[in-house]
Amino acid sequence: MSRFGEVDDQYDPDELEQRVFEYWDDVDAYEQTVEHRSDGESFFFVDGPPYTSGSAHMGTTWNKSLKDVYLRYLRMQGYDVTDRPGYDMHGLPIETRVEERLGFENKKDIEEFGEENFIQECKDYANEQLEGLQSDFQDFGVWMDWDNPYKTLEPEYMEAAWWGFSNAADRGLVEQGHRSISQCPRCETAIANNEVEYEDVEDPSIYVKFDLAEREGSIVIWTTTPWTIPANTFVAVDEDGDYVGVRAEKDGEEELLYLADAKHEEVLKEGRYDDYEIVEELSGEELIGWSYEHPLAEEVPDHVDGEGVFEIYAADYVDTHGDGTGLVHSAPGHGEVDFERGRELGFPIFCPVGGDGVYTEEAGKYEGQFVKDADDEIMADLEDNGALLASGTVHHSYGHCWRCDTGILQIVTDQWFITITDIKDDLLENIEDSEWHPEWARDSRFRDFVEEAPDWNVSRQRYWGIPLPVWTPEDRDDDEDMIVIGTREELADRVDQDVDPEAVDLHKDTVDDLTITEDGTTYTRVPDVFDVWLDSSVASWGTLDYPSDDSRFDELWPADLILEAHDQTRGWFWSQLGMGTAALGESPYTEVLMHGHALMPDGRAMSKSKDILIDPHEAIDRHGRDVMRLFLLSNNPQGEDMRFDWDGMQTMENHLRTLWNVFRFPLPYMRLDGFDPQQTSLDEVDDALEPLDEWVLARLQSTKAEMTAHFEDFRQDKAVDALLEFVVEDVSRFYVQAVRERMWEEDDSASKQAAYATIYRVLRESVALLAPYAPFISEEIYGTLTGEDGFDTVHMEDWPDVDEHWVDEQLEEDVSLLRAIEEAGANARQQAGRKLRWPVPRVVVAADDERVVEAVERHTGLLEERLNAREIELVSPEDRWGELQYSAEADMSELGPAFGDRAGQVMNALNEARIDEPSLEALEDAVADVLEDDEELEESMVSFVTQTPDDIAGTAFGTDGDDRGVAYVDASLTADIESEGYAREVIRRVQEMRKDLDLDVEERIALDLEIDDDRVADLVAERTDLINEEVRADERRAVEDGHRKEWDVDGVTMEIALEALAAAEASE
RNA sequence: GGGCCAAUAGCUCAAUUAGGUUGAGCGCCACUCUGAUAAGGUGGAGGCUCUCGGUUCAAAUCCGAGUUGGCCCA
Repeated sequence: MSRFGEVDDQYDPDELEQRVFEYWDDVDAYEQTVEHRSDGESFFFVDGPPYTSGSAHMGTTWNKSLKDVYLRYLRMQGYDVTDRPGYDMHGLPIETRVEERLGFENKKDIEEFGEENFIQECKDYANEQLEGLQSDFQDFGVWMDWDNPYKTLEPEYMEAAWWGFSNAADRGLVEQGHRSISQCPRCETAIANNEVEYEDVEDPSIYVKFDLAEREGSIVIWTTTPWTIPANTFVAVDEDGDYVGVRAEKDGEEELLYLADAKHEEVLKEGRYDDYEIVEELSGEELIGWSYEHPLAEEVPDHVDGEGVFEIYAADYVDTHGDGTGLVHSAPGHGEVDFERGRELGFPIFCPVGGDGVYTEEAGKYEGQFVKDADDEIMADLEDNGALLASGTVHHSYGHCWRCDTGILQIVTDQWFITITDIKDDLLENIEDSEWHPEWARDSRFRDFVEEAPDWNVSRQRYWGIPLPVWTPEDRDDDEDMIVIGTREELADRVDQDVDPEAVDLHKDTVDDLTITEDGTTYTRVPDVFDVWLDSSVASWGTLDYPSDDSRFDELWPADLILEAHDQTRGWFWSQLGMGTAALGESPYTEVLMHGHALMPDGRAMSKSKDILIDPHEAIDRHGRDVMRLFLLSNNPQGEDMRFDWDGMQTMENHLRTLWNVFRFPLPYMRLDGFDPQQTSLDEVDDALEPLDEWVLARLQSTKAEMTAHFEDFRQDKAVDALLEFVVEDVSRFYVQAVRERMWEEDDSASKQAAYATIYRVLRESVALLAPYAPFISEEIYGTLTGEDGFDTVHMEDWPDVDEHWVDEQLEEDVSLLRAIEEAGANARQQAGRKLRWPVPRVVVAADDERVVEAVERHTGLLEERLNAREIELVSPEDRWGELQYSAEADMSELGPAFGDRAGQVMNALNEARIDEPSLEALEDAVADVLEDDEELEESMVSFVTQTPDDIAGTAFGTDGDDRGVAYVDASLTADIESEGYAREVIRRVQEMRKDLDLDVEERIALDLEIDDDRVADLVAERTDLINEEVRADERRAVEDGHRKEWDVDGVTMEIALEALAAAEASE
C-alpha cells in the first residue's frame, strides 16, 4: 500500500476484507508475523479441538475469535505463540452420520459392509467435515497454523493417546471391570453419562406386590421399567423411614400391604381399593431381613439365586417421601446404585439383557424380545400372578443416546476404566495449579465435579476411534497379565507380525489382527475403541506430536492457556486434568479462560437441530468480519452467556465507520502538504503542539494503560470498550472536530504540522490497539498510514506501550471539565433558543471548586471557541453570582445516620427548598417544619444548587455524576452578534449549495445574494469579507444560469445563487 | 430433583468488591447542527432494580425462600 493513498469514501467491509485477504496472501502476512516472534519467549496455547461435524456456529465463532484476539495480543507482546489448531475427528457422532448416509440400521450392517470399509468411510467423512470448519475459521480472520492442524485421527496423535493411556497403566490406574453403564442398544455400546440426553417420554408406571415369604402380606414397589423386574435381586428401604402395614379391601377381598407411611394413601388410591385401615406402624429398620418371593419366578426360572437374595435391605438411595412407595425394587444387573449396593451385599450380578437390548436365555420366557417391547407381556404376567397392584403411565425425563436418540438401558457389562478415584487427592491438588477466569468456575463448580467424579469408563464397543492398546492372554479377557502398548515403535517390536512403525495406521482394522506372543502365551487385542473424550484429553502433548516428536515437550508442557465454553468444565477441562494427572501426575494447563454460550437474541439457547440459530455467515454478509468479531469480543468472556444482538452489530459497524472517517479525513490534507511522518515526528513539532494535541496524546496513553490492564485480567471486552470510547468520543467527536480548521488552513504552519503529527500518532497506535479485534480494517488503515515505512502487516507491531512523556493527568482532567462545561453550555443555549452558530456575548462559569477555576483559567481561549462566546466570565467558589436562588441537595450517607427513618422526609424538604442565600441558616429556616427542636443541619449533609434566573439560561455541569459548577449563557443580542449570526446562516446555506453542485473544496465561485429584509441585508453586508472567504467566493455579481435557491432564515427570505467560476469561464 | 451462574430502561449491559436519591450505549420521539461524517448536539418518553420475606436509620447491593433462563449433574 502506498502511504496516504486514495481510500474509499465509504467504509465498505466486504470489499475491504477481500482486499486484505489478498494482501495477506501476497505478503505472507501470517508467516511473517510468526517468524517475527520466533525468538520471543514461548507461549504454549492449546486449542480445544472442535468436533468435526458441520460448519462453524456462533458459539464456535465466538470461541475462535476469543482465541484469536488473545493470540494476536500475545504476539504483539512479543511471545512466540504455539497456535496449532486441532480437530476432534473420531467417535460415535461421525459413526452414526455415516451409518445414516449408508442406510445402516445396526452393527450387523456394519459387519457386513466390512470394518475396514466402514472405518474408511468415517475417515473420509471426518476429513470432509473438517474442510468446512477450516475454511470458516480462516474466513473469520482467525490466525492459527491452518496448514498444520492436529487431527485426532492421525497416527502421531493416536500414539499420543496410547502413550498417555499406557502411562496411566504403568501407574496402576487401568482396570477392567463389571460396571453398570448406560448402553445404547442401537449403537450397541456403552456411552458416557454426559452423552446421555434427557427427554420427556411416556413410560409405564406400575405398582407391584411382592409376596412376603415367611409372613402374611406383600410389600409394594413402584417402577417405570417393568423390563428390569426379571432381574430383581433385593428390595431396599430407608432404615429411618416410617412404614405402615395396611389392611385394604377391594371387591370384597382383603390384603395386607406394606409401604411407606407417607405414600400409602396415594398408592391405595392408585390401586382403587374400596377401603383400608392401618394395622401396623414400623420403621424401615424393622423391615430389614424380611424375605419375599420373586413375582416372575415361574416365567424366569433361572432368576438370580444366592445367599440372602429376595430380602429387604437398607440403602441410602431410598426416600419415603419421593416417587414410589418407599420400597425400592433393586436389580444390580441394571441400575447404577443398585449395582453398587448389590456388590456391597455380595450378590451375584444378574443381567439377562445383551448389549443390543434383547433378553438372553437367562430371561426365560422373554428370551429374544427387545426389553422395551416386553413391558406389556411382563405387566400381563404380573397381573395374572396377582402381583400388579396398579398400572398406568407417567411423563418423565428419560435418558437417550445423544447421537441416535434411542432410549438408553442401564445394564452391567465389562468395560475398561481409568481408576481416577484412586488419585482423587492428586486431582484435587492439581486443580490448585491452574488459575481460572472466572475463579468461581474452578472453586464452586469444577472442584465439586472432580470430587464426585467416578472412574472413567474409556471403552466403547465401536469402530471409529482410537483402539485400546491392550492385549490380553488368549484365554482370558480381564486385566490380569494385560499388555498395554505405548508407542508405534513398541507395537512393532512386540507384535508377532511385521509392522512398519512409520507407516502403520493405528485404526482398529489394522491392529485387530495383531497378536503378541511372550513367554509362551499368545495375547490378542481387546476389540474396544476409546471413548472419544479420551482423544482430546491428551491434546496438551498431542498438539506437540509427543511422544513421536520430543523436541518441544520439555520446554513447553504444560499449556500456558486454554480457553473454552462452560460446558467444557465437565468436558475438556476435566478430561485433560484427569488424563494429565493419570499419565503424568500434573495438570496439563496453568491458565483457563472459560466463556459462555452464544444465545439467541431472545435468550434461548441456539440449536442447530431445531433450526434456532444465528448463522455467522449471515452476520458476515450483513456487517462484515471485523464487525462480527468486535461484537463478539465486546462481550464479557468470563463464564457468562452472550445474547446475539443485531442492533449491537450495527453499533459496532457505526463505530468502525467513525474510525474510517477519522482516518480518511486528514489524508487529502496530508497528501497536499506532503506531510512526512518520519521527518515531522512528534518530537519535531513538540513546541508547536497545542493543548488539545497534548490532551489527545495524553488520552491515548491512558487508553493504552487501561487496555493493557484489562487484557492482563482477561477482560478484552473492557479493553475494547476503552478503545472505542477513545476513538469515538475523544478522537472523532472532540479532537477531530476541534482540529478541523487547523487542517483547512491553506498556508503551511507549524500548528498544522503539529496537528498532522498528532493525529498520525493517534491513528497509528489506535489501529495497533484495534488490530487483535478487527484485523482487516486495522491492516488497511495501517498500510495507508505507513506505506513502505512500517511492517508488512500491523500484526507485526509491538503492543503500544505507555509513553511517559505524553502522560498528563492534569490536562486530561482539565479537558474533561471543559467538555462538561461545553456540554452544559450547549444545553443552556438550547434553552435560550440560541444556536451554536450565533455567538453569545458571554458565558458565566460559576465554579464549585478551585480545580474548575484552574481548568477554565488555563484554557479560556479554547472554551470561548468551543462555546462560541465573546467572553468567559469566571465566578470562583468563594464568590457568588447575583440574582441566583439556591436549593439544597442532600447527602444521604450523612442524613441517614443523623435522622434515621426520617432521612427521606428531610431529603425531600431540602430538595424543595428555595432560598436566596446558600447558607445553612437560611436552609434550616426553609425546612423548619421537618426538623425537630434539637436538630441541626451540618455542612456535610447538603450541597447547594443554584436556581437559574429567567433572563439567562444556566445548566449545571459535572464529572462522574458530581456537580462541579454551572454554566450560564447570556443570550442577549447586539447588532454585531446579529451580523455574525446572519452571516453564518448565509455561509452555511451557500456551503450546502456548493455541496449540491458537488464542487471541489478548492473551487472558486461567483455568488449572488438577495435578502428581503433591509435591516438583515445591512447586517449581512457588514460581514461580506467573512462570507466570501468562507465560501471561496471571488465575485459578487448577478448569476443567471447558476444554482439558485430561496431560503427562509427565521422568517427572513434569502435568495442565493452561485456558479463555479471555472465553469462560467469555460462556457463564455 | 441437585450444584453453579444470571435476572436492573424496549434491547445490550454498568453500578454489587466496601449498603447511602440507579447509570451508559443502542433504539424510539421532538428539536437542532453539518464541506470528514449512513455522523454530531440538546431535550423527552421509558425503571414496584424478577417475586416474597428478613437484617438495617437506609438494600439493586447483605441474608433466607421462591420464579424464570443458561450450563452441568441425576
